[in-house]
Amino acid sequence: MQLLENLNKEQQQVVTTTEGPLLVLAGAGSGKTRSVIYRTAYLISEKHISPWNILVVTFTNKAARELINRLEINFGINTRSLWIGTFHSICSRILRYESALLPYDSNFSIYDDADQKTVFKKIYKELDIDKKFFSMGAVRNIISRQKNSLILPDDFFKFNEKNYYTETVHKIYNRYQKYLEENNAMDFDDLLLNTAYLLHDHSQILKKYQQKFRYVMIDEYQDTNYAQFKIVNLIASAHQNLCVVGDDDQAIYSWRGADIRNILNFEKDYKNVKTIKLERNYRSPKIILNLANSLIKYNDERHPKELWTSYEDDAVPILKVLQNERAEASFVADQIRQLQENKISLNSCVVLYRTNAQSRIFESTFVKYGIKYQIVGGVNFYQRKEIKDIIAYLRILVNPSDSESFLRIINYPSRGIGKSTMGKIIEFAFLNNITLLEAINSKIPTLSKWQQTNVNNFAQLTKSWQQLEVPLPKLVQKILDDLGLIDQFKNSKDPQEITRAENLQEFISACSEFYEQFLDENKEEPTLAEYLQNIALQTDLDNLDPQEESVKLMTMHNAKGLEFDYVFIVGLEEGLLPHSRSMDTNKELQEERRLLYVAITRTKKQLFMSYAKNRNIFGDSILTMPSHFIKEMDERFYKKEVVAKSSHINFDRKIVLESSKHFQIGDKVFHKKFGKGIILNVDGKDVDAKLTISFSGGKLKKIIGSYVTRI
DNA sequence: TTAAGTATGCTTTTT
DNA sequence: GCATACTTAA
Repeated sequence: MQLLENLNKEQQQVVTTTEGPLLVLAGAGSGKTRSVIYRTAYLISEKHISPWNILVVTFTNKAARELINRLEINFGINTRSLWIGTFHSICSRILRYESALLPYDSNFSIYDDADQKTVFKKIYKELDIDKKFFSMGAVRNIISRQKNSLILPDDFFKFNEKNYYTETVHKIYNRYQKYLEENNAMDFDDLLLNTAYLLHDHSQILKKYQQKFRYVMIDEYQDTNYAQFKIVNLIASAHQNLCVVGDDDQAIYSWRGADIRNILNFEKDYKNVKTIKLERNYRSPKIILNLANSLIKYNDERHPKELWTSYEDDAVPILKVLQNERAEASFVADQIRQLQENKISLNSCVVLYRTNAQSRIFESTFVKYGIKYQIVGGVNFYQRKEIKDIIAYLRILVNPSDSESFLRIINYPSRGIGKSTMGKIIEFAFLNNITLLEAINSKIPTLSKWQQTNVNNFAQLTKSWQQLEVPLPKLVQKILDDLGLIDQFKNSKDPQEITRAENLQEFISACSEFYEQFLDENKEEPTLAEYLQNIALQTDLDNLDPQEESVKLMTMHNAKGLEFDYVFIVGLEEGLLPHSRSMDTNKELQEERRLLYVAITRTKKQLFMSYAKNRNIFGDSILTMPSHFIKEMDERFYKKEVVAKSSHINFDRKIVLESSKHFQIGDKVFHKKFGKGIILNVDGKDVDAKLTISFSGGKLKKIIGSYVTRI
């Protein structure tokens, strides 16, 4: 059979074992994705299963897109009716179809992290909760865990001890869920939770999806949580045609509720499981695998396996020891420049770090070196303020219950609807049990004439948008035109504002792109609700421009499933990797170790690791210790290089720092916002000095010394 | 009421 | 070191 020719024996087994539960333990780089693609193709082309009956769950949208592309291009398969996507996107699709059975309608909003945060702030205020005692992060985390474990507010005390703390958390959880429901909104966890309960509570719905999804495949199974396990289990329990693919050594999301036992216990959860191990690696040189194996050996509780390869072209991994984080960034930049000189594409290089905060120094260093880069993660495009604002406008048009979005934009840009007007609108809506959008379309007796006019104008505006019958991108364009935001930003002197204008422009083109593609694939226009749900589930990885020739910067978590010729793993320091907040228990330490394992095994050609002896944290330089994972790695498989201490670098900096903060009348200074200026008067000393400065724009300002630098 | 100035608290990782 | 939240002044 031609389809099987390009696969090794184990992979062929994976592809042809179509019936019954199948566990594929696939090591890094063992052709996992390849097996999933071929298996899907095999089901369709050889077994004549309709794509409509197949469900494939991937870890990222990007992986889903790749699968679709390769099925279409390599196998000529029409994927239109194939269900393939992340758990979240599949669930949101199911929930939209079945919304009649839910306390939400099909136009529900999806609240992201930032939306969730604002809701929490509101609830804290409303319930008068002290955030000193109930750290918002911690509470949000607990609630997320409950949802991922399918524990509803009503069941909270069945599973949690009752005390003052948990009672308060329960109160918040309760209120939060109610608030979301009132807003016709779900957070990410709700997508899973509601789907699990939908299938669990409605046998006819469950039956429908069991019959539909006769073949189910789950990628990255080691990183599924209980809710996801339950959804899969409900659907697959009828026919048992479930294939899960994963690698327990690459489980790195337990903090998000993922339970590694899902993969370790698969053979117990299902009967007559066939297990296939893919241990041959097609990605990395032998020395990389040796290095990775020598590290991961220190973890217990794993399915025993060892990766092997016949790929011998060994460039020895380098471990570079640098003086500080700036030297580290320069080292990476120097290496990349060298690679560039050898005609190596920037696209084949990646810098991997533990925390997003580490990206900054690489950014500024790469700018200095003129190396093009793209950062994955950090602030997502769709989370920027100006983008969230326009999204809020779109949301209220499809989901008028979304008061969160409504309040965000009712007076932005400023249209004279202040606190008191807002209060009256909210009161009126509450008394009459209507949405805020309905309220502004009514006559509210408590409003003054002036207030009423402003409100009417806004109501008129939203109505005009709702009545527009134009394609999606045109609607977005019209709203932005009416608001005049782009022009306002464009004409600003503040470079940040100019970026905002560019971002909004970018938003319009991204919207058109989505529209065109959707039209092409589905032969019908996307609804606004579909568009909004799509962008809510987009990640930064999805927004990468593959055309652009650039080094990629990302966290090790984001690198999962990717591969690069040249990999730089930076910040191998105790406290960073393993992270200080993840080194209390052995369980956490093991996950940190797996994270490094994942990072190492991304490498196709050469690996560079580094750590800095000093690192700037929160402003001042801290003496660091090398990560103890370094000691664990077998020395035969890497070469350590220590840079001779060039003391003058540090010394110079100190001088510059001190002198730059010692201000005298007549000194030229630079301020982030106001630009260049001359000091006219100094009151006090150094960073605390109160300076009178004449800025180049002619403005006279009093500024504290710590806000400016001498130039 | 708004905008600038000042204080504060925070960072793990993400769909 | 930065973004956000609070305070103060116009």
